Amino acid sequence: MENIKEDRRIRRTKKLLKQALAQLMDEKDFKDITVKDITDRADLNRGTFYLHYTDTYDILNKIENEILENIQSMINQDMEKTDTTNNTSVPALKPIAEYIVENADICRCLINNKASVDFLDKLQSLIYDNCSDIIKRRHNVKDSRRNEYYFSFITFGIIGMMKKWLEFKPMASAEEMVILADQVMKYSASALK
Amino acid sequence: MENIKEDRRIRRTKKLLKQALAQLMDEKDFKDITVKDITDRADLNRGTFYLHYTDTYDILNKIENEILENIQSMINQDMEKTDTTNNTSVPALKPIAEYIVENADICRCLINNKASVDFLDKLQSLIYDNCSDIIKRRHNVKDSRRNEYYFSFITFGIIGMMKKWLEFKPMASAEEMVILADQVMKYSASALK
DNA sequence: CAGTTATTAAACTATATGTTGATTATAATG
DNA sequence: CATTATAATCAACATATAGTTTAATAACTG
Repeated sequence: MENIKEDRRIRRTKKLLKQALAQLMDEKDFKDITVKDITDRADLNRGTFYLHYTDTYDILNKIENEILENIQSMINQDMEKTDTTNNTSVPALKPIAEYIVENADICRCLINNKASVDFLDKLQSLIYDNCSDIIKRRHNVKDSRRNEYYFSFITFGIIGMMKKWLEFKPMASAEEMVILADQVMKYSASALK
Repeated sequence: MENIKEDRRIRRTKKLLKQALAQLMDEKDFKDITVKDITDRADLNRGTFYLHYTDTYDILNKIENEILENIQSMINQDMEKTDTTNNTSVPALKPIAEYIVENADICRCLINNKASVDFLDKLQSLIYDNCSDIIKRRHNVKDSRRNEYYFSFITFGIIGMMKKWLEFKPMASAEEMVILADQVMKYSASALK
């Protein structure tokens, strides 16, 4: 991903800029956040921003991608050590839910962010990529146009559920959400016949 | 809604500005569209834009709201003439699907618009407002935290399904989507017990 | 330590924003 | 049709942000 190891100053700068943006997104709409806002908050020169990012959408995009990469690598780690054959649930849901509950603030911020549906789309792809195969196998589903509608329904549905999950404080546990998601997925899969 | 009847010039101007924005959104990201872009395309003076809207997000917001008002009034009309008691489906789905298929271009544009999740959220609220009561009654569901997750799942799921629906050309018929949506809703409602 | 490289500060151009005041064009009304 | 009201235009202006560039300084790497 990153070319081995970046200069410590670069790591520091990028971290400060990302923290500053996350802070600002809690305070106002992303669309109203300027490069100057970010560098002021990070206490860095404005020019420094342009050494690493092209504009505010670029840094947002990179934050989103990192989150998704983190989730994906958690899924991969979990898959290695877990036996999926006799499992009744969809295995990827657990690491996803655990990541979200551990990083609730930033996930809530990105999911509800009015500036961009990118994160929702990316998250949906991640869920699809990691869940569709196993559902297809369990329910003996073959590829069809109709089933594409179904998978779009279910992957978006999971996102909607997580969105609601993030609204309540204190949040329900990851285990609870995994069980509920599994259940809803299983039942709605009956519609496939 | 609007104070009786606007000046014909105002109606014309607003229409031109909205058409121009819709065109531009097909061509590039909303975030890259400026007021000047819109007025150039509409062949109007830039100052004229500010007589009606505060900025590009304002006009987008108003376009979104009009679409949703149109859908809502279609639902209301349909509800009046349809007997809902012995109906097995969720009645609001039909007018929603019919509106979307009739206005596929603008709906696709707004649903996929990377600039704002507002439309998705508003559409979700509309679906929730018009569908949740009847589902609750049919399945004898009482209000609970758990069921809020479920309703968030199902309303987002429907949006995901419609999103997929809008991707294929030629689009499936409204009837087909209503039947599928109804079915998936019904089966996933079993998870409520 | 020596060489490399990131950050800074300042300046600069270009462009978008939002507003204002005077003028012209168009619509509503009796 | 003539009058009145008001919308749209045009030009100009102040402000803000976006990007880029330069030389000087600071910090890191090996």
